[in-house]
Amino acid sequence: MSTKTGVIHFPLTCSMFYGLTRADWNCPPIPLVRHPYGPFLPIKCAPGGRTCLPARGEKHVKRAKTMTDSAVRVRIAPSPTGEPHVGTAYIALFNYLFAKKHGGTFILRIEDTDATRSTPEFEQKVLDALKWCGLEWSEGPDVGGPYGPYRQSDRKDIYLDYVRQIEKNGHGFRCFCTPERLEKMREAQRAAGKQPKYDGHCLTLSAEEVTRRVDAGEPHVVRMKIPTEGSCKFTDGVYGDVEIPWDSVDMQVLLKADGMPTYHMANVVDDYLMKITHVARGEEWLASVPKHILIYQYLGLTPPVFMHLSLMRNADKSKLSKRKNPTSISYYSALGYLPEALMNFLGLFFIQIAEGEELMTMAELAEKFDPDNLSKSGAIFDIQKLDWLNGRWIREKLSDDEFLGRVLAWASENDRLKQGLKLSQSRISKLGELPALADFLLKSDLGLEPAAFAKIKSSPEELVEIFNTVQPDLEKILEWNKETIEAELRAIADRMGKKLKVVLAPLFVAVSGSSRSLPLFDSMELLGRSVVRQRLKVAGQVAASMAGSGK
RNA sequence: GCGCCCUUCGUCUAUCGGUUAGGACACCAGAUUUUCAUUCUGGGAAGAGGGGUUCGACUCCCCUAGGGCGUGCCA
Repeated sequence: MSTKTGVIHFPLTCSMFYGLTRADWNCPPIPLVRHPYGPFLPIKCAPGGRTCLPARGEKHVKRAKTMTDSAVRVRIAPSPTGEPHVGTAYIALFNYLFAKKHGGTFILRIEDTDATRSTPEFEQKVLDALKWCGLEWSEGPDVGGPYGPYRQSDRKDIYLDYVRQIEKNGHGFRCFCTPERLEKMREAQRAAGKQPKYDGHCLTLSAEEVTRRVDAGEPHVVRMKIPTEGSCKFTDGVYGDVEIPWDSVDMQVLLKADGMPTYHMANVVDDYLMKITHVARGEEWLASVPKHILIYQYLGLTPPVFMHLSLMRNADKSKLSKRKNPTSISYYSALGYLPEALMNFLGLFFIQIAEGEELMTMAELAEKFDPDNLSKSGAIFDIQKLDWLNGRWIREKLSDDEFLGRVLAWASENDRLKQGLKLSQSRISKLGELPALADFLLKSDLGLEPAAFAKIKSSPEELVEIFNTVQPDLEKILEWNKETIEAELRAIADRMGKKLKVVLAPLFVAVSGSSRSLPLFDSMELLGRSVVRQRLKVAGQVAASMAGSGK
């Protein structure tokens, strides 16, 4: 399959199933990768090396030959379990640009198979946030489309047939193990220095026993079988040839006890039914590819082309997280970043610019977009560069009138101007007092200093304790409004054995920058959880510095 | 622990084996500007370490180190 030039020709046949017994394996081997995205085909390997990106100067020729533009279908598949994340926008943007570049279709699918964490509130926010970004999808839960429904909880019944098919062919099995047993098992494995993995406890259950226990209504899941030897080889559009030993792949649950499929199952079925041609997602999924390929195999289907994008990082190089960085899209819109600038900034990760203009519109991004020349190392989310781009967008791309319009729209976002004025009305004698009273609702940075806490009686140590307790507890609030915030804060004060006033006073300062301002709970609701999170974090740092300096 | 992956200025990156290692953000200095910001000019700043291959290595190979992700009835 290779020639003297070291070029590998697809399709690669799947030679990784020799670990399966005959009974386990009754699907004929099929090509692993059907139509890798044009530029990746053929793939040139460095002699003896693992790098498999196309050689420079060669890609354009190959692309012209292998393009299948009109058929390209890509998707963003967010799960509505929290505040819309910039990482979601990052992956969505890639898919959006990819579709634009190839004249393909960009679709949105809601992955809400985690019934305990998904909420309609978050789903709406995800949709709103992606729209704010300017990423329009042509099929989705809100606009419909030929392959609907586009919400996995609405597709629950569809998956069952596919799970049954896997079971019927002997590639899946029922597992009655309790979460407690699994936890103990993993505990023991970790203690023994082994990789935590399902031990096959239910793999050998007799058909009679399975039937009996199922009939008795015993809760159970369906797991997939995994080959015991060999490795899964596949070609990733970004990483090139990757080989992962089956030994390191767990017998993944496909169907949960509540009847919902897991991500792995639903993802494969939906990508197939929705005719997805290219799956571009975060690098964190790379290790799951063998499971997905296996599911495709078990179902007799051909996998799409996988492209795993490097993750955006915190300053310490770990995966971008809200604990270390503001990650909510709503945080950036609340602070007055323009969606154009955010997209411009994120788009720069997909376009390697040697020299030249970095200020780009979405159309320019799509034009310069270069999916076959991506960086594999995760880039740190550099807010200073974002600020620079945002500044340039404000002063170079907006006319006076457009600027005015943007400012008004921004100030009124989420009704905060109107609500803020309502709260202010009873507290002023002159309109001119408004800015000082309500400025914190619009400010991006309070510039909080130790002096702001001067009037508060608590010691710096106590402030630190309060902030450290309040921050994680506020994260637990499912629906963010003044009632739930109040209830949570009262509970916290109770638990800490402090008067409510003692807990609230420093929060006032943290959130508004002053001890005289608008009602706290209303303000926190208006500001939104992502802005409040950041302000509490800053306040906690200020308090810690006070405690540290012995003030 | 195991599996996979990554590694050029503080940050994002360019370099198809031969360059004074280029650009951008940030930073510093100067100029313009009533102030500030903008703008302009200039400056400091990098190939993780060790072995190979080669006339020649940031570039190809190996090892080490450091880092990331994964290892869920989360996605």
